[in-house]
Amino acid sequence: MSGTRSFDTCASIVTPGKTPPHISALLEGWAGRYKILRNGARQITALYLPGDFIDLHSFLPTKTDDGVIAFSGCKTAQVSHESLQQITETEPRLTRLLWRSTLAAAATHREWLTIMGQMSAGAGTAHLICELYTRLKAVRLADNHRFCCPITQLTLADTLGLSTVHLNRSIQALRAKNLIQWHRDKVTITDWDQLVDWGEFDPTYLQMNEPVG
Amino acid sequence: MSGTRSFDTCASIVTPGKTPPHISALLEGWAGRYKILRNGARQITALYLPGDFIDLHSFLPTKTDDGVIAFSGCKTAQVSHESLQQITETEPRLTRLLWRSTLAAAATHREWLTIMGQMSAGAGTAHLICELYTRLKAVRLADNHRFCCPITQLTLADTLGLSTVHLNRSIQALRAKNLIQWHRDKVTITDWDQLVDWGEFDPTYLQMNEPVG
DNA sequence: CGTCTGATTGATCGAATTCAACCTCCGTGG
DNA sequence: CCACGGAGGTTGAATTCGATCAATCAGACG
Repeated sequence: MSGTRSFDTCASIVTPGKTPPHISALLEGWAGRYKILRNGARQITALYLPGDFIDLHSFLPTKTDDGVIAFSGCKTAQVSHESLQQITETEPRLTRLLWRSTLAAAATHREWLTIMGQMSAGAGTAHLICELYTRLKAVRLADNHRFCCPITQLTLADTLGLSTVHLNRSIQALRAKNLIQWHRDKVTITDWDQLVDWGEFDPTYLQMNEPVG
Repeated sequence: MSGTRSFDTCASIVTPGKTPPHISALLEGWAGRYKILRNGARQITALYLPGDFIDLHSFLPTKTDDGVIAFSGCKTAQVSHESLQQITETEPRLTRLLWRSTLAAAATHREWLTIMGQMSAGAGTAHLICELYTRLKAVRLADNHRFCCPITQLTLADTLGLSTVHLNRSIQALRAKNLIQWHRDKVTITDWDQLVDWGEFDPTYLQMNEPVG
């Protein structure tokens, strides 16, 4: 263990190309993994919410050229690679639990691939909103179909592979259908069932509330 | 262990929604994980080549509603969940190795997200060709910038989130630039450097030739 | 107040889809 | 040995979705 660390909005949590000497879990705030292309385009490949592991990759000798950025003020807890290595030596149950969290992340990646490859902008937006609400609710940061979304439309657009303009219009279409309200950073889902239906959202892939093997 | 199993082209290796009682590795042939939407659209979320683990997910209590299909004649080797469980109890090194292979899969997912979200159809196609060649070469199934690609353009299109027509035109554009040749199922990369450049391909994410931790 | 960031709107452009046809190769059966 | 049929690949034309460019607007904050 090596305590906690705080990051301001837009601060870099993991610098692209560098492998940190520890893994971290997000305690507060929203963060995201991203990759930048030559032309400057940015793809967000993962959104991290409180409770998520950020860097479970790094303790195995995996190399990545992507980075992690804080989308709001963030706090993380670090665990050194040595400690984690120790856990894998002596705690098979816990190891499987950690492994399982990386599998859930991969399942989310596959879901996003499906969104980006096959769904319309509007349906994909609906799906992502459902996912965020479900994940936040699981860690008691949302309830009553309301949550606080501290990230900008630009970030969301880079997540869904859309332009800000088009994402904005997708959101407005959802508003026009009375599925959601979105004011400042407060999102309210006014018709959960329809939003789920429109986004073809099935929370199975998030692997919540499951017993540990 | 429980031996090997053979599948014809188009056979279902894992039926959507079912969790098999074992995990499998692909010994021969190409296969893929997919998800179908209500409107019938299909997204391929992973391509499995010989040597790849197909189902490492399933031995941890993870649920998925996606399936795995054989794109060509395939042969798989099965390992029961019990055996694998045993490995995680007594073989931390091997456990980390297996875990690491799931992390490499996740890294590939993130790369595909970037392709689909930010790259043009042509660049994404180039990238995928580079990835396939690199992976096949690592298992001695490709060399000299040539490989055998037993899957159809429809499958490739569903992988990249494109229509067959547009994928076809992207391929032809690569041909026109003299970057590749593609006849029947034989693909020849005639200008590797340019193809890599055009697709912004960096094989780091594939995690090959790395020491095991 | 000005200024800044993020959201919104309009107009135009281009990439990718869709629909429909046609071609090419190859296996099969008469 | 050749006609037939089917799967996969190729092409063209019309259309649609989403991107781009450029302004404008709304609220927060010093």
